[in-house]
Amino acid sequence: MENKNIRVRFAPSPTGGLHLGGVRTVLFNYLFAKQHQGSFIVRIEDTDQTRFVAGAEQYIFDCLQWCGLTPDESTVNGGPFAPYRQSERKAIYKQYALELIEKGYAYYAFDTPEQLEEKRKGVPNFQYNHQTRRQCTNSLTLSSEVVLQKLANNTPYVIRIKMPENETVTCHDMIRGTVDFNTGLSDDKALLKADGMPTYHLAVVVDDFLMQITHAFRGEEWLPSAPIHILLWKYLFGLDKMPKWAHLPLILKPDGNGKLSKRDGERLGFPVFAMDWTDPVTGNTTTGFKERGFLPEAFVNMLAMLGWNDGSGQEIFSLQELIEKFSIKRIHKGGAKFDYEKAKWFNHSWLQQLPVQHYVANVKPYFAKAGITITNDAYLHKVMELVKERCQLLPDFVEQSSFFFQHPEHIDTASIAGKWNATQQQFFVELIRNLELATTWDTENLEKDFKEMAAAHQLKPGELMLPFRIMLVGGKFGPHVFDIAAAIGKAATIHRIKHTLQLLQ
RNA sequence: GGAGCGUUGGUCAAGGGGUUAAGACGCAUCCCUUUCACGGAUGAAUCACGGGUUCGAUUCCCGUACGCUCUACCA
Repeated sequence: MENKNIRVRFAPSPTGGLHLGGVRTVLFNYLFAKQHQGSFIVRIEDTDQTRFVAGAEQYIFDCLQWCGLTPDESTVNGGPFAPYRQSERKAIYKQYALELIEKGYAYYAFDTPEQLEEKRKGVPNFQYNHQTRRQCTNSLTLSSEVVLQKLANNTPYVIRIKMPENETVTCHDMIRGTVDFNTGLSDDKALLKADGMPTYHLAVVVDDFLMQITHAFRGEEWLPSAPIHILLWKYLFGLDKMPKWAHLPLILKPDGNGKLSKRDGERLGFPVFAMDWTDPVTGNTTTGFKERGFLPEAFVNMLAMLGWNDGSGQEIFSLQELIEKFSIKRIHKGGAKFDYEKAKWFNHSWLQQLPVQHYVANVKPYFAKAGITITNDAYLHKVMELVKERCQLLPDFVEQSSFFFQHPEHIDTASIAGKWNATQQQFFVELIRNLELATTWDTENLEKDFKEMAAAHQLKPGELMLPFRIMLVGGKFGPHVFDIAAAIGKAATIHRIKHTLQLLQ
């Protein structure tokens, strides 16, 4: 692909949490731009004033930052085509709408929302289109004097596109190939609303042109309205200037069918948003992948594999690798069901391959939340190395290693009691004595001495290891038991043995 | 209802006229490990259906079914 000034954009509507699918759209935009040394732009599509949500815009940028998908131009860092917030560009759109009217491709419509509501109630499936516009109140049915008068009186109006009755519009989609539409089947979409704001249809086209967007990625849900956008391009700027389209497959709910929604996450117990989102009105918080304990590397990797792969079978990719290997030709056409188990697997893989220093800072807060104070970072590193392979999510570190920092809250004595006998009791009493005298304190010597003692008591290590483990960690889990003893130290080891011995009596 | 898009194991998916139809997640069994996990091995499980074209279709064509998306002065 000849890459002269590749420019792509992500154009979110700041109305709430940033959905998985949205992040994937960002990712594909980003990968494509970076691969071609192009620019990735974030344009805020806040043309619906009734849906304004405080904080939503900032939240989107927080999510992008967490993912490491930094925009080259945006409302945050500006750029040569500022402003990047459509509400601040309001004045721009009207002239294009008027241009359309002049050219005969659009018209004023004075029907009120209430009147249209009525029509929809009366006529099943009422559409404002080439068949019905003659029965409506607009500049096509009204005399120009009346129209002028209405405009002069500030009568609210909307500007609608006048869809051709029977033309074929072809969309050349980079993922789907050629898709044909008959213009007579689309209705006369509003382009400019009564409040003077453009609708999405006008705004995307105008801004994509003005911002010199070369490739436009968006969800498949936009495909049916592509003919409107293409027509607008043809009428306003010329098809040769139009960006190349790519309609991305949808991310589906794991069970049943349909687009994955925030509701599905709540219902099935997994995040759907990138980061925690708190609705400013209700105060309700919806968990994000970040707070749930995902690493951004894993989150991004997992998203990339939902609808794309490089054909080699490789599944773990760094962002840099994705930039190098990404290709539009290998994006799927069909939607993909989201699989939370697999998502966790990605995180587990990243936890293993990244050095723990890379994410200690991310797990510390979880310890704090659990009331465990970390005083020694070197010790924390060591412990994390010991337990990381049994962690899928960041909070798992707490669950898997709290006994390294504090006495276990509960000792599973039931698992010992069944086969407990006087010889074993005797063994541990003596073990305490030996441990107290120990001059070296490391895994190897601890294990060696333990086994020699067992032999002396004519006991098999197997009868003793599990009780010992339970004394130290509280349950049947955790790393090599002598590693644990070595790590927690002499005093704690002896104390925990004594404690359990007491419980057993 | 209409239009558009889609359909390889439970899920993500490779492949693409002739293959034992890769691989991964998950699941099961086993090995390793005197715990759990990691790792290793093995296994169950797939080309939506019907017609063509062809010596031969999972692959190409046409239908059908099913699913999804859209059908707002929301994006």
